[in-house]
Amino acid sequence: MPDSPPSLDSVQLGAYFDLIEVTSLLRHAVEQQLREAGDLSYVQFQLLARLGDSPTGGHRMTDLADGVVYSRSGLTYQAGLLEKAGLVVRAPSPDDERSVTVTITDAGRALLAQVLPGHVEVVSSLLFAPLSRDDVTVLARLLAPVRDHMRSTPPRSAAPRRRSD
Amino acid sequence: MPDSPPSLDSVQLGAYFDLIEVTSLLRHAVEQQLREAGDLSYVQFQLLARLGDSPTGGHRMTDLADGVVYSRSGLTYQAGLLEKAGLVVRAPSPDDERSVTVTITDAGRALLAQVLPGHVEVVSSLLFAPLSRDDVTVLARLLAPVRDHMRSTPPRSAAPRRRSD
DNA sequence: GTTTACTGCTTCGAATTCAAATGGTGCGTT
DNA sequence: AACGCACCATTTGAATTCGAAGCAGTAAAC
Repeated sequence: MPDSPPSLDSVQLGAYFDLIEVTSLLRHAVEQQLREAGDLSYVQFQLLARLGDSPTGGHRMTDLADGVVYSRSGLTYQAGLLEKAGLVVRAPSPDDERSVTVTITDAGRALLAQVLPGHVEVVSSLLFAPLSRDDVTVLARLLAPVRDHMRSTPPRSAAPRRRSD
Repeated sequence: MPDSPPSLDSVQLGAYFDLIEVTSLLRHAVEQQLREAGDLSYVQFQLLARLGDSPTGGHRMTDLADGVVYSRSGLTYQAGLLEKAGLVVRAPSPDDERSVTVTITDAGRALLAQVLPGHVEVVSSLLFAPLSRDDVTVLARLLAPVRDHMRSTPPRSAAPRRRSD
């Protein structure tokens, strides 16, 4: 017989559905704000934010793509747009000739600073408004192990297919 | 002075980022499983699941779109695909001539039953594996008020634009 | 040192998404 | 009853997305 019929109890099911719905709604709201405030898509904002966080202001393409959970070809496309807009610069990496290092420009930092307050405002008022300070702490403690677990779980396709394929 | 400079403390920021990352990773994994198990996109699965839950097996287009947080035109497209695949049927609503009622077919229910176990398996092993039973209960209790708050918060565009526009 | 396998990025084509514009239908007002 | 306004769904066109294929550069094996 197959390994224990997988099932989710009603609490799990509700948590799962709510998780999906909450992030969908949040993403829509944020997307709209970013479009209005700086003509940025959510992905573009994520990329700029990640670059802005980096001490050097730069990242390799692949690491950047992994960081925002995005396809490599998609990143190439977005990097092209951002570069055309003068928000980032692409240059061959010093140590490895294959890889490209993307670096945020001053204009990129400026735009980031321009849209950030509104972004924070949306997240605050939509996601954190109904939560107390303690609630947020608890939520963070719940999410961290899930994040680590997911990061360390190879995306199915990467799992070595032993036999029968 | 402007309303209190909005900002997120480090705990909030971490929770927000983890939330985005966790759902992105989860979505990718689920998407892949659904594609393999039944050649369904995530949206299509959500639509079928919602229809399958309905007592009548049917929903109006708009309600369906709102339920899965999706654009109306996008839903028209997906409903067309699902109908072509014989998984749903579209018919004019009995009471309101303008609206269309989408109803799941037996084939749709069958496919849903076919992909569901794998879907549950992915969600279980990826999202719930690192969480105890109590953790999930706490998570559910945190998400519910956020969900309700977001549902009752009109999507910016619907908010009446007072001045300066 | 050459061959072979692997990594990193880009290009290409197909599929999906959304916003804006279109065509009907219901509903309240005049 | 005709009008105006709001709502429902679809069509259309542009933009974005991904996977597969292609093109380097790098590392490993022999």
